[in-house]
Amino acid sequence: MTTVRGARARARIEITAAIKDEARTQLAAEGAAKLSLRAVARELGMVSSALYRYFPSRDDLLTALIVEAYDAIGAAAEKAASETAGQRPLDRWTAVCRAVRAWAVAHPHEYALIYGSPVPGYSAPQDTIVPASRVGLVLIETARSAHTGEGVALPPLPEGLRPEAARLAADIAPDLPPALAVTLVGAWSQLFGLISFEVFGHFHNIVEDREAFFAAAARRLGQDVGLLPRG
Amino acid sequence: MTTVRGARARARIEITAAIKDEARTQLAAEGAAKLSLRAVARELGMVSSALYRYFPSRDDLLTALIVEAYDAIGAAAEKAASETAGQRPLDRWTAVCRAVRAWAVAHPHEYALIYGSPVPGYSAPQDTIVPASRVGLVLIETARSAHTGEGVALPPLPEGLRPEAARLAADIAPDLPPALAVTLVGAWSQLFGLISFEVFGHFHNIVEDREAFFAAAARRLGQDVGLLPRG
DNA sequence: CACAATCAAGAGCAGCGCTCTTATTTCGTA
DNA sequence: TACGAAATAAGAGCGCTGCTCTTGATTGTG
Repeated sequence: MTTVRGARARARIEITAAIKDEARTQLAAEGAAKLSLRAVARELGMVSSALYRYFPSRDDLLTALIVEAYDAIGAAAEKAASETAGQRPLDRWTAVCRAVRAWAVAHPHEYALIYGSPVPGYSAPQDTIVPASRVGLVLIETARSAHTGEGVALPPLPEGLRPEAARLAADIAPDLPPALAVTLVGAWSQLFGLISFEVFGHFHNIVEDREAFFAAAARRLGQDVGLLPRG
Repeated sequence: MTTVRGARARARIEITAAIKDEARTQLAAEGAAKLSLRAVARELGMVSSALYRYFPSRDDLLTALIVEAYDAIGAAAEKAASETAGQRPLDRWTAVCRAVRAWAVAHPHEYALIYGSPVPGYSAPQDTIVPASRVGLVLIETARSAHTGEGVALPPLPEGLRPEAARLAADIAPDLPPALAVTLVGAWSQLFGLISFEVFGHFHNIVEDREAFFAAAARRLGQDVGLLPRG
């Protein structure tokens, strides 16, 4: 059904992919700020105006790279989760966190594109919201697997946070206690705080053994969301 | 001693300040990416080449804004700490965190400049490292005030993290137990994880009552660094 | 007073995103 | 199979950018 119609459609797919490939290469090499449509076209042996047949603007090309980056870091998280399927929840949690961090360290510019300063207009395009949620979903799933049945000790919910906690839990994980949902979202953002500080250089001259530091912090985040050291 | 020599020196100081002011205005309005030397010069009624007498490049102007932003957010943290001088450590901690968040929410583009993707070349200029440490120092000081004398229950340090913890503690707070120093650095980066996710839009359609959510998360970070709810 | 430092201004270069026009190639269909 | 429509490539060009170099005027100092 979705077979390629003819030579033209096939060429379009290939050229679109080639543009994204070259753009990703330039992104990885120099960062989003120095990604240039003209340079991409030049490298591909075409003229810049021809490139606009495939991406209507530079921001659209960047959006495509954003989606790819979200998918890549999400896939890394999912891979770590599935590879540790039988293990204890806390070990799975830290494995997922380490996989996310490893991807970020290996792809700093792509990471900056999705978790750094928002580059284009303020609101993220619709295409990005599903890929952007993949890491969070893995974290929720990992935590959920430890919460089938018995309750886990969570800190009491402050009075003023109760409505928000109920709403938030209903949105992202209706089967989990509201306090856990709130903690999960906090741990999610704090995980990327750790990673961003490392990738963006804020640990320069401060944290040296970043692997060990991160592993300990990620493990602690896992305990925060109710994953016990033994069990 | 440091009096202004003559009309020319005085004009130089004023013009330099005017350039920074206008640049900060444009930064706040449109973000770092759209900050243009030519636009700044235009708004100031001068020609673009004249501006290079005051800032040798666009990156140098951006660096000046970075220093200003670090100083502003650091001052906000210090103000919150001094205004809560007599209160309980955990309340002081959350007050500092909220002040930092409030500044970030009020100045999203300036926040993005310092805690988002690093914009210029990879290493931060020397001028930024002292201002950049002000928030962290306030956090350390706030936590230290709760650690005069009696020990506080901290999670055990993993085996592999002991050398790093000792080194890190010696660097940033020799009088504090290594486990606390490690936790502090983690809380520091995780605090900015919470703030960055809010400012950069990752909480869109997820967290609604951001004040309450942040307050609870910040309080929990404070407990992580050993600040007790009562005492 | 004269000399040196400082500065504003202009012209200009190379690069950028993007648009419009023109010519060529491919495709579905009459 | 031939034709008209759609898609594509290429070129020229607009206004913008950061930045450099040169020229001429202003200011401070020996």
